[in-house]
Amino acid sequence: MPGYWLMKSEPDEASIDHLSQAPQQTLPWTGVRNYQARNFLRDAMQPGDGVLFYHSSCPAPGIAGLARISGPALPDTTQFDPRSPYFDPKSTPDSPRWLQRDVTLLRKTRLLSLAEMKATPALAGMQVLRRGNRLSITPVTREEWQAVLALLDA
DNA sequence: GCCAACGTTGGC
DNA sequence: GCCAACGTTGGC
Repeated sequence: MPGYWLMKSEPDEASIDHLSQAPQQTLPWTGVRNYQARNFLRDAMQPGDGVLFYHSSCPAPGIAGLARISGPALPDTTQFDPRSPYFDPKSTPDSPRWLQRDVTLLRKTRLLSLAEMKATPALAGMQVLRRGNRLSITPVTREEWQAVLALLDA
């Protein structure tokens, strides 16, 4: 895989089970409304990149599964929908401000809890764990990806 | 370009 | 519900 990412989702909105039950086990990753995360979606991701699917803002935060990026960067459809909480009146179809990408399940895993991530030396440097991090999409190194796999398969 | 006010994130 | 931390907004 060319690159690796950790992507946060609130399970009430889009959980690993939603992904598992979606057609082709694929969902469009919509609702990113932060420019740095948008730039990752637009410029840095490539189809085939690995994704750590992370449940956030929930009773048991942590990595809940593995996925992959499975499509190109496209305009986020929710920005044009006035009924969507992600509606952005300042965005126009001519110059869409926000992007989405398809994400496809690789496999559901046991929950690798935030506490366990913090307690694992090999993961201590993960960007998502840095104090004050608020990005919903963060890059993951190959070493971190492999350390996560090792923990999940242990 | 500065920066105060405000809004959001997200763990606890 | 609390609150630290950070992003965004908008007046100047």
